[in-house]
This record gives sequence, structure tokens and C-alpha cells, in this order.
Amino acid sequence: MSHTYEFPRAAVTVDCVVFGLDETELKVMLIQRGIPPFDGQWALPGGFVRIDETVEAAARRELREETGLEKVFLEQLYTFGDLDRDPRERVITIAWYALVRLSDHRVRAATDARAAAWFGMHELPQLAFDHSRIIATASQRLQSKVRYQPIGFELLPQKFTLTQLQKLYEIVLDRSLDKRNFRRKILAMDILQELDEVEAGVAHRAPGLYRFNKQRYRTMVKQGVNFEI
Amino acid sequence: MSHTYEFPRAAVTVDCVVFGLDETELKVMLIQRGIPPFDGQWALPGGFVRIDETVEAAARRELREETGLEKVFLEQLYTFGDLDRDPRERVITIAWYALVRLSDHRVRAATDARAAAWFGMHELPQLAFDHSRIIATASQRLQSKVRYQPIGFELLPQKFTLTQLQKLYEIVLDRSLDKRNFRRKILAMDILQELDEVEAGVAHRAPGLYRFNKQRYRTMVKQGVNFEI
DNA sequence: AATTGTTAGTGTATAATTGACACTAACAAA
DNA sequence: TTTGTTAGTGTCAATTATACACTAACAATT
Repeated sequence: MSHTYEFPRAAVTVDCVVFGLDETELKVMLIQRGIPPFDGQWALPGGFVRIDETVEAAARRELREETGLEKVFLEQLYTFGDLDRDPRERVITIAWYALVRLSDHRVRAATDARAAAWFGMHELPQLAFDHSRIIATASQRLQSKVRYQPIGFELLPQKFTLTQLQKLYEIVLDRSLDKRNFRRKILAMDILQELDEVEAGVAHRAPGLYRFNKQRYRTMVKQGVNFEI
Repeated sequence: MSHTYEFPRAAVTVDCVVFGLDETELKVMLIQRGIPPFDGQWALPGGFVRIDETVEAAARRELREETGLEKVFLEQLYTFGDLDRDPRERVITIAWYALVRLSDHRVRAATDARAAAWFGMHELPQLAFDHSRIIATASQRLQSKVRYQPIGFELLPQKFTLTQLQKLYEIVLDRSLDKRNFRRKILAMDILQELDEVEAGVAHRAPGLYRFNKQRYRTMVKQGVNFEI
């Protein structure tokens, strides 16, 4: 069955930049293309928006199909609509970025036989289409977002230490932070819940574990608070 | 001539939220629709993206055709892709927001016979499609953007007084600011150029005029400065 | 010429926040 | 018992934010 329109129409796709956090680095999930164009090259997970699904649903479906990820933190990034993005035809893509706990998704085979793998932000391979540019835009967005919203918590395990959290900020913001000042500030925000637990199995003084208090965060946002680090 | 595709395709449009600043209020430019659906209702300027133009070019073209505006400050806002946005068929719209000096564009007839008019943000009529939601999103974006980038200058005349600038911030942020503290802060940013001129024709002490120093601003951005008011 | 009305323009003191900085505590492993 | 490693903690100085009120200038009015 075919579909006919009076004027030519661009195809609309979604592409997702999935961020995960290693001990030392921010990583991005890429899939290896199995079809032309750019056959064999690495690319962002994504695909065509179907006529009967919202653009967000399309992004979530592609993530699930190509990387197995579900119920992740997902926000719209930007829509890229240059003329020559795709060598085949005019394609407009709505880009999204997702944050996932790498610990929950360490190695993950793609369900449709294509390889999926994590790449460090500083060791990205050559990418298909304009996907390098999309990742660059996503990285900038993450950096500015983390300054005024505590979204970084999506990148950590449910229970984390203050050192892990500080490391996250240092990696995302790409600068080192003072331990005492960081702790003072993050604790003053009153969005962390200290647990009666310490991290087990470490060969040094065991650090206390914390959990992000989402509810507390939401009530604070309503009152208009600043999360600048 | 008609165009046929294997799968059904959504139509892609652009819509623009054009902000202008009155003495007392933030305004939005709307056009009155001349065709169904929503015939006679007010809507955002916008239209279909052509196959041979980028999405930004489409936004600028529609602005020019429907409101006569050219060379304005224009940034992408968000892409709205719900299923039932348009009663005719599936339409995905890439929304943009623009800032213009209202003084330069006070009354402006649309070139294609449809009426175009400014509406105060608090006196918006019923709007076609999901355009109220788009305006709400744009308004929030403007509020957060103005906190870390001095984009508000796009809304003022080339030469303006500090009181006008303060008023702008008060209107956009929807709170009152202390005159002395505001002046101290904005002058400390060192992005204003004091002119050797005063505002003429006022029945009180004539205020000095300033101009936004764009070049100075750009060099400061590179050094990473904060424009929080 | 004097008065009135209106907005411009300015400084200081106090409180809050930021940033710089170094040592002891705790614990597992050797 | 010793060693290695990270956790956890406080203070002081500098900077920044906030609150607050009067005189100056000028056109319009009388």
C-alpha cells in the first residue's frame, strides 16, 4: 500500500543520545548500522516516526527496540532539519537525550541483531549522518541542565556516596570541585536522604550512602530554588 | 504533480511565537486564520516546511510572509508531535520563538491579507490548534533564558534607558526589582555602553541613554560569565 | 518667576554566600 | 601491627546580595 500527497514531504525520524556514567567518564550508547547508508558505521539509536505514535513514543520505542532500554529519563533536545542530513532524501530528525544508570545496563545486546555498545565521550568513533553534531549539542545541554536541575541523579545508582555524586559533577562539568564545599552545598539543598547504610566491600573507611529525595525536590522547585553547584 | 511514499508521512510545519515589549506588558503577535480549520480564529504565524528549505528557513519565510518581520532574533523552542494537534491529519510542528523591538514594528499588516496583531500575554484570545500550549512553553523559555543570557535587549529599542531595561526584566520575570541594586548589577556586567545622549521630550529629569555592547558581550561569554539578574 | 509633579540618579551597612585550605578517622589488606 | 586508601569534618576571609531614602533635574502649570 502506498501513500500519495500533493506536495513532497520530508521523512521524520527520532534519534536518541543516551548518556551513562562510568567511574571515570561519561559514555554514550551507539549502535552499529546494518544497512546503507553508512552500513557498518556507528550511529545514534533512532528511526522513523510512525503515523500513529507521538514523537516521544517513537523515541521510546526505538530505544527499546535498538538498545533494550525502557523507562529512562528522556527529554527532547533539538530538531535538526538541514537539507543534506541524509544522502537518500530529506529527513528531519527530532533528537532526544536520555540518562541511564550505567550500572543497570552495563552490557546490552541490541534485540535486532545490530551491535550496541557504550563509547566514552572522548573516544567516539566516526559517526553516521550528522550524529556527531547531535551528540555535541546533547553534551552542551547536559552541562547547562545539570547547573540548575539535579538531573545528574539519573546517572547514578539508586544509592550512592557523596564522592560518587561529586565525581559525576566533575565529569559532566569538566572541572574539579572542592570536597568540603561540594558537600556543604549539596547537603544544604536538602534533596538528599541519608541512609543508615554504608558501602560494603571497600578496603578503606566505608562511605555513607544517600538517596535522591525526588519528592522533596519537586516541592522545592515549586518554591523556586537554585541548584547551581 | 503528486508524491507517493511507501509509508504514510506526517506533515511538518513551523510555528513562531513572536514576543514584543510594550511599555507595560509582553505581547505576542498573532494572525487571524482565513481558511479552515479554525477559520477566523487567531493563531501563531507558521506553515508547512518546504522540501527544499531548512526548518529555520521555513520559520523565517513564514514570519516574513505572514507578519512582514525579517532579520529577527529567532531560536528553536520545541517540537510538538502529539497525534491530534490538527483535525485534518497528522502534523508535527517545530516551534520557534522570536524577539522583536515593538517600537520598530508597531502596526503591521500581513502581506497575504490576513490580519496580524499584537496581543498582551494576559489578554490572549482563544487560539487555534495547540497554540496556547506553545505560547506557554515559549513564555517559560523566555523567563529562564533571560536569567543567563541578556537576550532581553532584543526587545528594546537600540537606545534605551536603564529604567526601560529594568522594566523589561520586571515584566519578563514577573517580579519587582530594586532600582539601585539592578543598576549596580547590570552596569557591573560591563555590557552596556553609556551614550552621550539623554531621552528627549520627557516632563522630568531626562534619563541617560545606553546601548547594548554586543561585541563586549560575546567576548565575555567566551570567558564564561554569569548574567543572572 | 515660582510652584508642582514626576522620574533620575546615587551610597552604605548588614547579612548571606562562596572559596580556599589540611588534618584525623575508619577500615581492609598485607 | 602496619600500611594504604578514602571518608569526613570547620574556619576564616573575601565576595556578593539585600534592604533602604533622599536630592537632582526638568517640563508643565500657575
